[in-house]
Amino acid sequence: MSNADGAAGVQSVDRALTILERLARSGEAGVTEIASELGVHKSTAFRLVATLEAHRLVEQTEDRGKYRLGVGLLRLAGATTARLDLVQEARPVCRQLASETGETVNVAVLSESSALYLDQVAGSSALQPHNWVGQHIPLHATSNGKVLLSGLSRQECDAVLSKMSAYTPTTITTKAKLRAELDQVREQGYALAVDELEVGLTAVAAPIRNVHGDVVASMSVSGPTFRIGAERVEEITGKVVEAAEEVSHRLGWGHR
Amino acid sequence: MSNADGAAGVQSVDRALTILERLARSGEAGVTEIASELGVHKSTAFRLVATLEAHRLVEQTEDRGKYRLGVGLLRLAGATTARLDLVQEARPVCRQLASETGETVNVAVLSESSALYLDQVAGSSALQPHNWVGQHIPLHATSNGKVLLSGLSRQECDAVLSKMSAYTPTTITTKAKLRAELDQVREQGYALAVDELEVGLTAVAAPIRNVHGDVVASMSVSGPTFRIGAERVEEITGKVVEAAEEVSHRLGWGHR
DNA sequence: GTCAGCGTTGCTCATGGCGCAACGGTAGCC
DNA sequence: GGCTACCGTTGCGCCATGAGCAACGCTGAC
Repeated sequence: MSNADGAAGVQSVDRALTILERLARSGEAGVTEIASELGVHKSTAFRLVATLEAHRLVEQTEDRGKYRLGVGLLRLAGATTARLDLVQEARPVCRQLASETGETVNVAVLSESSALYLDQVAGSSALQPHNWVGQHIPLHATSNGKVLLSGLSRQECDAVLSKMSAYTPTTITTKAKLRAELDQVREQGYALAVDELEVGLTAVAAPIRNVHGDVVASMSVSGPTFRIGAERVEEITGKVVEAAEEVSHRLGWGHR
Repeated sequence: MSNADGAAGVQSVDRALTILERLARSGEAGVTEIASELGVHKSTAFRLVATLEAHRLVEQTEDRGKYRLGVGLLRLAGATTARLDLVQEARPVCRQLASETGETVNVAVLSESSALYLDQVAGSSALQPHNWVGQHIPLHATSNGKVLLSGLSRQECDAVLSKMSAYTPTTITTKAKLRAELDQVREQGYALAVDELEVGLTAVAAPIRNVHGDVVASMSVSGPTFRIGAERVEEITGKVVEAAEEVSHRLGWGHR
């Protein structure tokens, strides 16, 4: 058992799952390509892929074609979020918010020192934005991240923050500035991020609280900066705060 | 090689994936429980689960606790939806439907208070209809529009509906009548429009759903009213519903 | 205290998975 | 057109590897 790096256990299962991750990264790949990356014979890779295919976790683009991720994953992921009542309660509210604003709505939680995006409802705009679901995004560069941080104590916050990389010229990179920002977030009840993760991307987020009042998640509306100008920010802010409060209520916070 | 049902290939991978499906169905389970269902020793089940855990596809509720699906699945599913393009997935199904019925097939989505037509496949008839792709069409006067509206809540529906102009004598122009119509659409799973947008134009539409079951688009068959009489409506309805369900499946919805 | 059941872990053996080589098909290139 | 090169796919035989066994630490019920 030459268990060098972290993932191990059952070799063939490990390899199969590595294939899934590989396909998630690059879109699609052929058997030979996969085999050489895994360092196994292509017949081995083929059998692994065939087993994944039998469970609809991958599918081939055409007969004798390349392979890509399959719809079976959607079902599994659906079951994953279905057990989180947060997502269940938030979804109708998200849809309503997305339809009112026409922009993309996301729900994120704190996970391992970053923001984990749990759900996304696309806005009505024809061009689809990038899908964030399942991704871990840095806390200091997003509106959701700021909201999630604003629910932590100073010590917890320090523990969670590692290095704060600059993604754009306006990314907050010092703890002092971030603390001031978080104070503001706590005071006004929402967070704003303009061009901080990506130039041209604006987002507004508000906290979702559980029955005890703890910040358990964050809900955001995001879209291109050219479409979300100063005056729309104000309108959207009101709506996202209201929506997040509605979800908080459904989770038992406030009562009335 | 005593595998009864379809899935086979690499045994341990097959078992691991079966565990995922099992967890998707029932929420969470312990090692012993899983082992007995798979018909293997619990140490075997444990190692499979541990490998899945190393890739974050499952997680345990607490130390030495039960197992459930993990967040790694969200990431994989996110990568899947990124490549899922409605038009691309729908196109082969549309072509088949157009060739079976001989009429024109359209795919539309909700956009800015109207139905936006994304794709069209012309029927085999010599008489070609005009091209709807890219056009915004009123929601209350088309079968596609009714289907798209039927997926909205009452508030969302009201927010989206502006004034309901009459295009023909049979156009629905009151909210009460439209609501009754939408209830019927929801119940029967398709929408019909005869001479409502244009005299002499009949269309039948059915909903396309995403993995969550949300109505994300609508697929319609349309043609001259003289060619689509009462008896053909019945035949066409079945086919368009079936086709829309096929596309929904490709987008991850349902699976039996 | 006892017992039963859980998740977890060395150990050992045979079985299931791997590499090999060959096949059929396709695309590109002289 | 024939040739080459490479693709995904498949039977076969050997041995690494994954399965079963049994024991351990732990928790909770009685």
